[in-house]
Amino acid sequence: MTSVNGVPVLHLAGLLGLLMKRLRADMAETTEAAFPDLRVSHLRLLELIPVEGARITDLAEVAGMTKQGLGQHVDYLERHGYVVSERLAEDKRVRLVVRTARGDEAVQVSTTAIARVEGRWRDELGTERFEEFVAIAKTLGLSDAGLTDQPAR
Amino acid sequence: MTSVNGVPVLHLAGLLGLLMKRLRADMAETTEAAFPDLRVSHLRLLELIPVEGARITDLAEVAGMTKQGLGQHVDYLERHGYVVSERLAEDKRVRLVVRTARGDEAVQVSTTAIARVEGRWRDELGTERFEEFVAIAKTLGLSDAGLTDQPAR
DNA sequence: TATTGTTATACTCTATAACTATA
DNA sequence: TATAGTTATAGAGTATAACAATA
Repeated sequence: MTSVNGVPVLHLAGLLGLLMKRLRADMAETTEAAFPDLRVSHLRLLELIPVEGARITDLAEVAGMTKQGLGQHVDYLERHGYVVSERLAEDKRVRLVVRTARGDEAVQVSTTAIARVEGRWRDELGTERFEEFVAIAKTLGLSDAGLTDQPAR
Repeated sequence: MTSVNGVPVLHLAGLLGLLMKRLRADMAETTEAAFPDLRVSHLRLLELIPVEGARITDLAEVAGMTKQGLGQHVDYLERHGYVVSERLAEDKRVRLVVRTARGDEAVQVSTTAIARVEGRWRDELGTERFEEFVAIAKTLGLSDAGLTDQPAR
């Protein structure tokens, strides 16, 4: 485990990987029972869909993903009954993605799960350090100095 | 991009993903010219190999990966000339993995790359916040409250 | 029988390229 | 021609399961 009891060979890359792994595991504790087929990426996407529904292109932009990548998740969610979609009469190219009742439930559970995870992390760090962590992550992740921020690709 | 100019729908998962992406991109700036075939995960692994060499099982433990997963990286590194390996005469089950001269060079460049990335991140955050960030990430990532820390699986 | 490492396969997340249908 | 979305494919990181060779 990047070693706790051995030489602690850490590396930012390994560290971030561990965090991701932990996030998934911690969320699954709350989420898995009710929605074993939803992974963190799905939950995240479900949350991004407004009640009126959204277009694939818009969701992709908000999620920071390509339309294709996002489309894969939408397909999965539709196959599993969390969203439905239909072409618009006004513009048949557009597919409006809307959550089903089950999708709404998933969002609720997801919200709870995130709150629980954040709560736990907060307990471990103290509120101040937790907030600081999130703020720093945002600074680094959204920095212009990093990846060029190209919303729609 | 999880939106900077739109609604900033962030989520710890998305945030960590962005950070990973940025780390890779930032490191590649230094690394890509000399070693275009080495990705961050390879560099990280190369660094873990002591000069005397190491066994797959030991590397897997230190890296926090399964033997199989690690073996894949070792195979790649060997195919690309960064390590060599040989069975031990004393115990023919064991494969000792040793860096080649090229592997050593890669480690040097990698070290430089990490230093540059850390330096840049430090500049963006200030030393204090940067150190804090790393410390917090360690706390969270290595916490017993998170994933059970099972080195060898 | 236990351990080292391998082979084969799969999952998770996301991307690029080339395309179809519609506007 | 431009836009919305699709299909097909791949890459990056890592895992599980079943196995072979050696101890």
